[in-house]
Amino acid sequence: MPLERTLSAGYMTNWAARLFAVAIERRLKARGLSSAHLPVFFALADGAARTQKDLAAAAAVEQPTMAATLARMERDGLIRRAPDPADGRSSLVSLTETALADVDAVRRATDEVNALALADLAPSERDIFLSLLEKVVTALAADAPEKPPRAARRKATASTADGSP
Amino acid sequence: MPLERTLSAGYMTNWAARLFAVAIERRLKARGLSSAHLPVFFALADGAARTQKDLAAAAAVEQPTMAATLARMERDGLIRRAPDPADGRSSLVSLTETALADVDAVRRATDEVNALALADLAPSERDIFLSLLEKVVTALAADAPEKPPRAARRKATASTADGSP
DNA sequence: ATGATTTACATAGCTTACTATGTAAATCGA
DNA sequence: TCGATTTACATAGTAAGCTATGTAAATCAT
Repeated sequence: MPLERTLSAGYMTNWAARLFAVAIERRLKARGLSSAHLPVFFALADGAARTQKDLAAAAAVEQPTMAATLARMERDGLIRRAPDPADGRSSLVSLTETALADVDAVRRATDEVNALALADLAPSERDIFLSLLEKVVTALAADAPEKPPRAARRKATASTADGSP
Repeated sequence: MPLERTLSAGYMTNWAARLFAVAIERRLKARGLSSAHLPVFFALADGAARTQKDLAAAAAVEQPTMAATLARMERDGLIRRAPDPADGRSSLVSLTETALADVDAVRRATDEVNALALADLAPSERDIFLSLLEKVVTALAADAPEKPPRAARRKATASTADGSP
């Protein structure tokens, strides 16, 4: 059925990623958990408290994406935030008792889905698959544009407004 | 920096898929095109007219996902719909002249991103990567639950309403 | 020490994806 | 042939991702 598309790494990777997400969610939905929660769970599974920036880096998502994920997890009673004594701009995020009680189930679900996905690969192929994926991620990440520090907005003074003559 | 996560096929696949999408969009944004348009472009590149159901199958997305993609593409002047003479429920979707003029650029962008992503793989590894991805997709697709035909809603008759005693 | 810059997070707006369900046309079965 | 079912699409609602940008705290440079 699928013909030419199986020749495109991008198409196949996107397809596989969506199937992974559906498979995970099918197993975790009853607990109110979802695929975007996984990196947060793993980063905080030992009871640690981390900043949003830290969690975004651990999940390799942008900051507003992690902000939205944490907002939903807080709404659903999975995380709590405490003020960061070292930095007034940050909070320290940790899992609630409820969420900590689900950590084992989360790990079982991810192990199960990963095993299922790789079931038709020989053991040596599984390592190869992961190492090729890592090379692909590295190459694509290098393609992303630099993110220079944002220009500071200077005190609005008509004569110095950026771009004005 | 990333350590344990590189051991999860699901995590790495999701990460790679997001990087693929960003890379494609960086190259096509100026033309008002995006990654979800690609399967539609390729399916209709020869001027063919196809139904929404056909396109959803070609893209391996659910019907409402394709409906939304086509709605945006129609809004942006990329596709047009004509009534299907053979079936009053369907339309036949085809690319506009504008979109047809972009087909070559779309193919160049996808080729470029795929080549970039696989640049650090040996030629033989590229084939292996695609074949492993195909096995993963097949295994995960087999995990998905059956989609039985939807129950017909019978004429509401109090005594026969589903679940009523 | 203070003004400028950078950083951490919040918010707005959009796309892509999913599930669930409504509606009308087509098809099936008795 | 006609009622029931199935199919094709539409719509509603939500999640998860992105970019762009606002704001306040922290830091830097003079």
